[in-house]
This record gives sequence, C-alpha cells and structure tokens, in this order.
Amino acid sequence: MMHSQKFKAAFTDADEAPRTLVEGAYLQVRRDIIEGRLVPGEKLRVEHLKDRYGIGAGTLREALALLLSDALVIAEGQRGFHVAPISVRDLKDITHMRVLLETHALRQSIAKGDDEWEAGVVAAFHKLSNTEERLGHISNVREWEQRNRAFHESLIAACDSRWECYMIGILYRQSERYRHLAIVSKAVPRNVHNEHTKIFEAALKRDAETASHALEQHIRLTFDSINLLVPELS
Amino acid sequence: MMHSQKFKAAFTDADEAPRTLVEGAYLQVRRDIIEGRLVPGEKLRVEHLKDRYGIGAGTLREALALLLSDALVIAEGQRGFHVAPISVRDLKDITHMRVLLETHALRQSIAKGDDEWEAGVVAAFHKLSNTEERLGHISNVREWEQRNRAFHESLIAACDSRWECYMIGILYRQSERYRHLAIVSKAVPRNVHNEHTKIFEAALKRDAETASHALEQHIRLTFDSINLLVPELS
DNA sequence: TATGACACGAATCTCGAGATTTTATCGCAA
DNA sequence: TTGCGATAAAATCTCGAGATTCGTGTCATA
Repeated sequence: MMHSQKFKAAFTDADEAPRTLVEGAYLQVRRDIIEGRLVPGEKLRVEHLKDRYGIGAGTLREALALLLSDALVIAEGQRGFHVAPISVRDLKDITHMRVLLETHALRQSIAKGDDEWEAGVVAAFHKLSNTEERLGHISNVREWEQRNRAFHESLIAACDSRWECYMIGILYRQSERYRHLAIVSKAVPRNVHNEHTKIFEAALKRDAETASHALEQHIRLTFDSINLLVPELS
Repeated sequence: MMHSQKFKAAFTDADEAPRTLVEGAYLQVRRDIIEGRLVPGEKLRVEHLKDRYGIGAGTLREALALLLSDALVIAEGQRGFHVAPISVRDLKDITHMRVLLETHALRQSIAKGDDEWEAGVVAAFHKLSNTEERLGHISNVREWEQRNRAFHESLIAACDSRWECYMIGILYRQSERYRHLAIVSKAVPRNVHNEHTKIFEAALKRDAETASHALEQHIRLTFDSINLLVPELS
C-alpha cells in the first residue's frame, strides 16, 4: 500500500538501488555530508558539484532539495544551498530528543512486541556483535554503522507510530554525522558493545525500566564524547 | 546567524515574500494541499501542474521535492509525485505525537518562560479571540488558521529545543489539513474558544498540570471530530 | 475466454543554455 | 589607509527540448 511507503526515504538506508539520477545523487551527497567530506556550513555550489557527481545542474538541485527533509542541507532563496551547520548546542538538542522519543518507542515495543519482534532484535544484535568483535581492528566502519542502525531500528520495530519512527530516523541520521566526528577524532574510547548488550538483555527480559535507562545512557554517551572534544558552554 | 534559520521553512508561515519561483510554487502547492484543492492520494502530474502554476517543469519538480520535508507529498522513482494520503490511523498517530510533544514543550515553556513569553501568549490569545468572536459568521477562516497557529506557537515559544519546535510545526501542518476536512464537512460543533481560554488561563497561572491537560483535550478533539465523521476501526 | 506480446501515447526524468541576482574586484576620492 | 561606487565575474535560478520509462489498449494465440 502506498501509505506504508510514506516514510521510507528518510528512515531506511539505500535498501533499494536508486532508480533515478536524482535518487542516486541524493544518496551520494547524503553520505558525503554524514561522513564529513562535505564540511558543516560549507556552501554547496551547484555549478561545481554537478561535475563532481557527473549530473546536470537541475538534477542536482532537486537532490539537494530532497536533503532538506533530513535537515542535512539548508536553502535560502537566491543564495543557494549550504551543508547544515553543527554545534554543541544542536547535538545537545538532538540528544535530548532522541532520549525522549527512542525510550518512549522502546517502552512501547517492549510492551507490545511479539515473537517476531524478539527474533528481529536477536538477529540484529547478533550481526552487530560480530562486527563489533572485528572492530577492534577497525575493519569496516561503514558496515558497523549499517548494523548499528539496524539494531536500533529493530529495538523499536514494534512501535506502532509511523511518525515516531520517522522522527527517530531523522534524528538518528543527524547524530550519525556527529558520531563520525568523534570516531575520526579518536575520542573517548567507549565500550559500545557493552552498552548494546545491556540494552539487548533488558529488552528481551521485557524489563522496560532497565532497558530504557540503558538506552538513555547509550545515547547520552555520544553527546559526552563530542562535548569533551570541544569544551564549550553546555 | 545561519543556524537560527535552519528550521524556518517548515515551521513558520509565509512571513517573508518568496524570493524565487520555487519558493512561491512551494507555498502555493502547500496551501492547495492543506486546503484540499489537491486531493489526498492524487497524482501530481508535473506536465499539467506546470501550466496551472505558470512555471517550468524543473522548477515545479524542485518545489515538490521541498514538500517532502513537510510529508505533504511523496515521491517514488520513475513514478512521479503524489499528494500524501490520509487515513484515520494516520490522524490518530499525528494526534498521539502532538500530545506527546506539545504538552512536553508547554510544560517546559511554563517552567522557563519569562515576561516576554507571557506577553507573547497574551498578545496571540487576544488576536485569536477577536477573530473567534467574529467567526460566528465565518468571516475569514484563513485568518483564524493563521492566528490559531500563532497562539499555539506562542505557548511553546519558551521551549529551548529547536528540534522539538521543528517537529511540532510539521505535525501542526499535517493536522491543519485534517482540520480543514472537519470544517468543510460541518462536523461536530466545538467551542474552540472555550478550549483556548482554558489553556491560556492555566498557562498564565503557571499551572503546568492543568494547562497540559487542557491542551491535550484540545488536540484530541480534532481527532474525535474527524473520527466521528468516518466511523471506522480506531 | 483468458493470456501474453507489442506498440502507441503519456509522463517522468535529464540536460544545456539563457536570464537574473549576488558576490568579488578594482579604481578613485576623501 | 579607508571607504565607496562602478564594473566584471560567478553563481543561482529558470525554461524548453530531448531521451528514457511507464501505463494502456489492441490483437493474435492457445
């Protein structure tokens, strides 16, 4: 049904191959922003970027307009497009909203999740764990990002609010960009696997209180690792 | 500062005149969708609509791409654009999220709002009241919509989370479309002014509990009036 | 009657060029 | 040196035409 596809673009990864040049450019630019090759605040000159991505100007403009949905690009009339800027305050805000929405969705999933939900969580955690063991020798960060997202999505998969999932997805992508900053800067070493395990075990035990708390700590640690990086007024 | 403009497009009304044809078309199409002239689910044929709005095809495509941010338009590769469909379930979801986010933001505003916040609320309520008195003889629905939004925005103006305001703005616009349906269908008559007054008085008394409860009831009544219109499984 | 291939029409997608606006440069005067 | 205005360069915005894909109706065949 059409309605079920409503929020796909913003929430899922490129699970399907792009069918048009616009979609392809959208995915490429999005990745370049999240992984920092397009710097926060940078001006996006269509006339230059169209060569970089090998497409026409109008096509690229449409792709950039699409990126407004994810709040990764901002546009101002007659002044073109910019990569959305970042700030400690913004990250704090994102963290605050993620805690609010993701713990809410997790509680609901724990309350309403069926066997299929459990199975999805177990599968996603298993795949993520495999990657995290290998991540000691940082093999494939992109694979880890993919599976980390899949794990977080599986946790809230039984939440019946499309809008809540939609917004969580946008916020997740935002924090992905900040997290990438922390990674390349070799910030505070975290035992991320430990954090994931705590969430996982509590969720399967249907212990909503413990699971929510663990998830909240997990989300807040991303903020802390960046905040320590840039000591600023919080 | 650039960052402060980040969420303007989706949250505020056309407070500034559109500087480009894209922005103008964006506003026009958005209004046509919200006010029902473009029917939910309808296919948006660029080749036809470009004449209706008197612009080129590429320009219109960019405007439609922008409307994805508001989730009022959906796009599917090689199959063009559609007006976002509506459903009772979707409205229920929107209502649920509005209650969650707006009451949260209202509590924070009541806790942190200063004199300026109070003044803004008083002013917005006054203007809205004037319009609502006249609305007995439904003079200007569009003016009422404008001031209703302004009042709701003023209530949460002291919320320091840009992301929360951003999401509330998107959800508000969504429910605007549903509310328009209820109006043209002459649904259950409500004493909206009464509801607004309750919220207003409790907010100024800094009674967060009463104010939140009144706001929640207020939001839920929009759902009820539509839900009665289309008796369906809720 | 049902099924499937095929072709035609329509719509989407894409590009390059031209018009308009913004931004940078340079010279001149205070 | 600093400020200001005109000129030039660059970038955005816009449009119309062409290439590709999708949907539909027709027709032959089992």
